[in-house]
Amino acid sequence: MPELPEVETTRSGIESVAHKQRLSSMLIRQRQLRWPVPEELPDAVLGHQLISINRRGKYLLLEFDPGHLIVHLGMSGSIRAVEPDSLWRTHDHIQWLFDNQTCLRLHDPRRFGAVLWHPRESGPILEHPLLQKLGVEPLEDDFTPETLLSAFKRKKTNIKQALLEGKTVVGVGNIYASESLFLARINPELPACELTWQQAVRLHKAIRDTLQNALDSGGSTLRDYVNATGEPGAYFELHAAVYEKEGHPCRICGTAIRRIVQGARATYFCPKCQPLKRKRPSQG
DNA sequence: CTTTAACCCTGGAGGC
DNA sequence: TGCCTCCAGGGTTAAA
Repeated sequence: MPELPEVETTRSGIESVAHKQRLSSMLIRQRQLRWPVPEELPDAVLGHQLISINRRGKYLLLEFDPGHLIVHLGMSGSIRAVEPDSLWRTHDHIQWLFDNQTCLRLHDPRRFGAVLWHPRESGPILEHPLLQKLGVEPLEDDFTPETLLSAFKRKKTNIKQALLEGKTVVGVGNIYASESLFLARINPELPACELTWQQAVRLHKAIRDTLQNALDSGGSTLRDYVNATGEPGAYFELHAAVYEKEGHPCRICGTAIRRIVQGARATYFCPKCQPLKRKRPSQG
């Protein structure tokens, strides 16, 4: 499941093979994704140059002269560079072919992903309804411990779900939410509004370190990304300390990792390293 | 406004 | 061997 590091790796991979190339064909063999692929595609974008490729949260933004393609990989999506005439696999839904013979395929078994079209006359891309309410980018300078403190000041839900919402900071999906809280030694059931300054400092650093480490582990091109493991995403999960480690000994203290469910999502944590209440010296 | 639950979809796992 | 059921999960949307 692609999280921010995988999406960023995909972004830079596409950039490295298709930047400034003209789109010579776009084939759609499955329109039914998270939302139907708009009828105006591919005509609206065909024959135009790929001007830039950016990322906002887990959304990929492919800029062409007439507008932007918005691509989300959902749960199971990936974009790979393949040989132009290679066989289509099951769940290959869309192909983009550029003038330099770069051929990109969107593969998405569960079809939770999306490919949308935002014409330039509809306004700035970042004002698109899907993008305008997103929190700050975790790896940018405007993400600080204060970002967390001020946003969570009145949040009564637990810190894990508050992080996952993406209204405060984007890119922290289910895997990295558990991983970041473990690294910051914060119990996932802590009410978000009870986050202390020290905890916010640790959590801020933990989120950055977790995402940056995953990013550094990824390949630098789409081919590397795939060759490393065969399945996109799998490589990153190898480094998980708690995610899907229920019953395994904590790498810090050896205590069995626990699994709980929060908002119908699995959360993993070490009950000893991430206590809910801070230890107070006993009165004897 | 907040919080919860349903929904989209397929592959994989487990029961029989 | 196969069929049935259940579940995971991101993120939007409808309902409470």
